[in-house]
Amino acid sequence: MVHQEACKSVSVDEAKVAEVAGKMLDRDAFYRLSEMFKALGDGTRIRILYALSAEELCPCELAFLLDMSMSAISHQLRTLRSLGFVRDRREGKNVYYSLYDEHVRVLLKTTVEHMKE
Amino acid sequence: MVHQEACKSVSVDEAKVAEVAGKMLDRDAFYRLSEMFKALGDGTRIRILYALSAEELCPCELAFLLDMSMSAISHQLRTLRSLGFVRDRREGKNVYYSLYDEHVRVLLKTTVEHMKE
DNA sequence: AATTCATTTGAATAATTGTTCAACTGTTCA
DNA sequence: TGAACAGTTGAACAATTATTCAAATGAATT
Repeated sequence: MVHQEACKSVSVDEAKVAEVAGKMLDRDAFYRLSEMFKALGDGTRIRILYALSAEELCPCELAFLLDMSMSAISHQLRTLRSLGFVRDRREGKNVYYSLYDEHVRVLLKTTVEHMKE
Repeated sequence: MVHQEACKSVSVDEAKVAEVAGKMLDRDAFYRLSEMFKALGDGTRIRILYALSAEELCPCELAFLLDMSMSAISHQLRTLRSLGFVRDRREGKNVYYSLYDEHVRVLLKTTVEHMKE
């Protein structure tokens, strides 16, 4: 409780704050939420996801499409896979990536629409 | 086009990639999208937004609620305000923050539900 | 006017992170 | 088996960023 003296209790409506405190999610839920958003909060990763929402693609094609090195793409795909946003499928020398499920597609679509307002 | 030699064209399905390229958003749209998600991709900011989705609060109350310094809270509120997520209202010595509009509330709620699956 | 308190701000620091580079793995094909 | 190619990985570097600290601002109260 290091910071609770940050201001005099006079200006803190303790009942109100207690009520809000009761509505907060647990630590782990907030952590996972922010991890999800963090994954979407990068220009490269969101372009990858957006591209994959249209079509299954390999790192090579993504590198071509986004005009980036395959290494950079591969690093980002690793992040996206570890968070359950994409899945991969090997076919000979190629590895094809696609969205893990419809949740991601819906989340993307919804937010794009929100952005346009 | 620095990277387009990243792999031999053999493995790039050019027709497919061209089709995906046609569906991509413009540079600015992706930038704004990732900025939005980036703002939500931080434990402190998402807890602030979640708290504000329940109740209007001042930095002092937020600092108390989240057990952080007022300065740290204030810096994050600045970020959230500049991105249009929150608005502020002065009342005497206090400044009360609330969500800018319903969009944010819906976005939060939707994602929390998605997370729970 | 001086004091008090809530808030903001800028600089500094520490931590996180995206990309590059070079090396390595795994698969195909000759 | 060896060469060629798609993809991955780890270390290093540069850039971004969250928090702290100290100082400044703005509004109320005395």
